[in-house]
Amino acid sequence: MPKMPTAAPAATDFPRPLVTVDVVIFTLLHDSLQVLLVRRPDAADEPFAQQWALPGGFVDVQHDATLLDCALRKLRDKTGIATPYLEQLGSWGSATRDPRGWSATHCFYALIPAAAVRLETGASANAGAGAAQWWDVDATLNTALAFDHHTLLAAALARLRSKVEYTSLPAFLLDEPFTLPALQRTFEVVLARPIDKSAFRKRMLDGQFMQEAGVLPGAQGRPAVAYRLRDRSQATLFPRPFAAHGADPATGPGA
Amino acid sequence: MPKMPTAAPAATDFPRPLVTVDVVIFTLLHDSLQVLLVRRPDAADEPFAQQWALPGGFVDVQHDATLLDCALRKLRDKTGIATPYLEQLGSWGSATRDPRGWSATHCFYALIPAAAVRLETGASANAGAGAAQWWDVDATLNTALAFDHHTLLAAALARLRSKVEYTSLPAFLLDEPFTLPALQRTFEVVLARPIDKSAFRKRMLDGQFMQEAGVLPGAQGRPAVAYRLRDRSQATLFPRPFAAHGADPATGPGA
DNA sequence: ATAATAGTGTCTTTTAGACAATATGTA
DNA sequence: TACATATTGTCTAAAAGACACTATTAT
Repeated sequence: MPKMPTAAPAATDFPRPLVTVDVVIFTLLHDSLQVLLVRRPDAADEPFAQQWALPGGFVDVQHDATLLDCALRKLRDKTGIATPYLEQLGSWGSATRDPRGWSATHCFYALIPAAAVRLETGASANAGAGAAQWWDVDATLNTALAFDHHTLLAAALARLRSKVEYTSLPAFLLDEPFTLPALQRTFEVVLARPIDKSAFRKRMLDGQFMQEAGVLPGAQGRPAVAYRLRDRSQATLFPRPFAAHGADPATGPGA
Repeated sequence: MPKMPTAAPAATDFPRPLVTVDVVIFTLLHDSLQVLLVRRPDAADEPFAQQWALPGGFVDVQHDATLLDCALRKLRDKTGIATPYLEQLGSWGSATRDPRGWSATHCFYALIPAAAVRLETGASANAGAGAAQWWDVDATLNTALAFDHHTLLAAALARLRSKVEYTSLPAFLLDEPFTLPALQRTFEVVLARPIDKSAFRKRMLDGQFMQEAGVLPGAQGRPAVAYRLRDRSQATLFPRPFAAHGADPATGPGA
């Protein structure tokens, strides 16, 4: 706790940083991993006006009971989704990341099925929000974003890719019901590498996180068995990673 | 970003939460995993006066360039250690965790060798700090701590235990140079279960994160080869976990 | 020599990966 | 039937676990 001589000002008198929450929202669209970005408002006193940014903003101490509630609210506002897979990524704070002053953001990431989304187009009354739009993740990594959002996005992607090596996370990107081949394609898109079919199926079925839900015909060929997730709130952990993994699963943010 | 009608108050006029950083500092002492706690100051306006708490406190926007710097400062103040293994655990924020108002803490955890520590005894001039003291982790989990620090400690311990399944993390708890049997005992203490000697040695040596540094005689029996870490800033990842792991490595805080 | 601890070798088990083979739908 | 895709089976490879065995020090 802060150093204070005997009759100092109360700790709560310290200058307070700005506190925000940002959410990296992933989905699978057109066989590619996409992230939701919003356009920053165009006002004179707004930093990074007109630039693309992650959905997020200040914690509302009147209405947000917790950081998680705040993240859920922002996600609901932009996508209409109330029960996403949502996980905290970490926090980033520094004197320089926001031109308005010392600022700390609490960053979450979410995985949602594209079909469930009703995009906030931005023409609404409670604006401040420009258009929300899906962006291809790899393309976005080569783009300048507002604030340090490029760093947040890169960290979220690293976390996702790392966890895909040993969890069932990509299942949350799919609409239900889905087939095993579709799930495999999702894994392959996220990992950006092919996976052996037989090994993949053994792994998923042994994981016991799905239950059968009829069959789904494809465009051609034999229809596939359809599945639903048993629990959309938590990923299943596999006993081993797919292969020698590279990045640290749990290490998050730096500054 | 926040909803605002055209001529609203600037975003920076929002009421700001309190922002703190807390650090869970682990070491190995007397063959047990220990955590550093400090006594809360005894002042009328201080919440949780006299109770034990994690080292931490408000971000100092004048002196802390980043959250990480803030965590390093607090760790240095309490232990004298400037270059620990330090990793962010996550953040917790809510309207109720601090009686003084809406508060968010950024929690880090550190692993340090006991011998390197020079404990801040609390009698110093820059007080506010009561005594700092090592506590057995398992005992502490059955104790009431200030704020939600019990939750933070439990999360840090869960993160540590989970990462021990597939990383070289426990090596950071040891003084250098250390022996392989000592490292194995450290793993066993953290995991609270025995590990097979042969498998353990293969794993560590294959990991290539140590270099030989002479031999160290034990109390009895054959002396053991001594090792130093090649890189004290980063843990090594093993290709597979020790066994079927239980807890989610990367999932952190909730609210 | 004996006790104690360090270090090695061998066998088994598990599961991923490669890849061939079979099954089932549609045109 | 031909084709495309789903699903299964068999073999191999890599690494962890179990556990017996050897090595090196002090007394």
